[in-house]
Amino acid sequence: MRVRFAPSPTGSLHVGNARTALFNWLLARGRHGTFILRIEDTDAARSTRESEASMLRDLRWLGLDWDEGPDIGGPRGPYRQTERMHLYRSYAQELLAAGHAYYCFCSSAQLEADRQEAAALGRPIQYPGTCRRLTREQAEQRLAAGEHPAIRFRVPEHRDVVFTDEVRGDVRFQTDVIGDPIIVRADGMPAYNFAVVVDDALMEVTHVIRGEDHISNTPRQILLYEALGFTPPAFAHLSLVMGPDHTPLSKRHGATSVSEFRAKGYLPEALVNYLALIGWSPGHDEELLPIDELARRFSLRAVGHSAGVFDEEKLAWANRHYLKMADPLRLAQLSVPFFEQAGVAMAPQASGLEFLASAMAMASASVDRLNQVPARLALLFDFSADRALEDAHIREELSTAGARAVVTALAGTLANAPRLDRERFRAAADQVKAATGQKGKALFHPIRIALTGRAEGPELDLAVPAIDRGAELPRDSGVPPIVGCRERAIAFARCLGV
RNA sequence: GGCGGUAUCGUCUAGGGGUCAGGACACGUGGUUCUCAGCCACGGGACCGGGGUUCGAAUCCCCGUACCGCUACCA
Repeated sequence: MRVRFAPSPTGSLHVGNARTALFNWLLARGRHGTFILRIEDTDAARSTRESEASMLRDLRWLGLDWDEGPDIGGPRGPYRQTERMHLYRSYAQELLAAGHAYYCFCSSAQLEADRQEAAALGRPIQYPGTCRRLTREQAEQRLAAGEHPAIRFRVPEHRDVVFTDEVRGDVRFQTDVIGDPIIVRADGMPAYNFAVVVDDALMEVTHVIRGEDHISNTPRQILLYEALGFTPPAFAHLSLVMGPDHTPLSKRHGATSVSEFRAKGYLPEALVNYLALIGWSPGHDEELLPIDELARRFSLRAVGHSAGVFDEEKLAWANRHYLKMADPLRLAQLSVPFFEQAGVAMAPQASGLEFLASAMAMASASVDRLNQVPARLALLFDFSADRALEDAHIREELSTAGARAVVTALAGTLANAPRLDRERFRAAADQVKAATGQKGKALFHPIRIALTGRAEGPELDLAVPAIDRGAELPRDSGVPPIVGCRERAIAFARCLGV
């Protein structure tokens, strides 16, 4: 089995296309097949190498590796259409010689006028066949006169083209409603419908899995396979990914490209898992599965027929899951750019990373995305008793005698305390409890405020050890200075004036 | 306009001639001797409409409707 993903390098990799790539990859990997990456860059005006590079990068980031492609080559290369011009030229000549194709001298203006007229008359909008019956001599003459014609494929008349779509079943088209498509443009560039056929045939692709938007192109392509003497592959058309308003997912809906989701702090395994769930189900009421398990279970037959709405809430849910599963050190590394973005200088040095990783537990359990980590962990780097007391809510919390007593007792208890770990913190809290008689929220809220400067935050026995550990880090650790628990408690008590 | 595709909770889906139509996200309520989150429990919420076939249709067939795609010298 040989499958391929064939993007046009115009812009960045869209999640809809990423899903198409994923389904291809899943099928290939689950069946020990070959996954080919081909770049369809025949649209010179829109294609760029930067775009191609970004797509390769995004695919790799998702974990979708390919066995043959423009960067690594392969036995059926080259894998960039602009490098395959000789092939298209040769097959176009073959088609011309066999009478399956003909030169078309119609101007764009003429074609446009034909379309307008057809639309006005309520007739099918398709090429009227103006140049279809030009004799070879006529064509030669105009060629000799310096005209630059396009080449059209001669679609046979009065025929049914039927193919069995692997996800939808039999699909039937009447050739009479298909206009003769351009296969080579006047500038010599092959048109999509022609290039895909030549490439898929020569690359020996066995299963063409692509978006539903290509389903109407399939009969033309099958006809081309026949005219060229190739056997058509199996086809599978995937439904499209829509926005919440059920129109094709686009910029208006927010993030649409893989790189945007990466920039927001989604993990690749979460995006992959979520994408697999649009239009397919692993079965057994299971949804969160690693990519290789997804591949093991994947089958085209089980792919749904209807378009799916991209739901970022559910993506976020998957992301939370994988955030919890992920290795803290990896999360720390991935978080560094987000700290920089948030204005916290966080050099990715070893000791800093190690500290960040140890603090990650208090963030990864309660965050949707990595870009929320800096805010979540801000209480480590940024403590000010004065500023905390400016907060009306915090003043309110500390307005009772009991709360003030807790802060005072805490400062006293911590005055001679060593660095706090979970147990020592618990012990300190018990002492404060014994000294003040406060318990539950009345005990822990003031403690939280005194140690973090915030009324909210992660569990204290997660936060407290992290604060103290950070405070002991050497100056060159890459971690911004952190004030330890003892200093915080004392500063707080002083500010409170008790 | 022509042609093609699609239709189960708000969303992603499972199922498929007889089911209490199942799960997940989101939402609501309650629980969890620190908040948010998490976790647990509970709850509301769906088979597009109309015909037909059948003892019985959400499921099969037809029609309609809606949405999406193609109808490019874009891919």
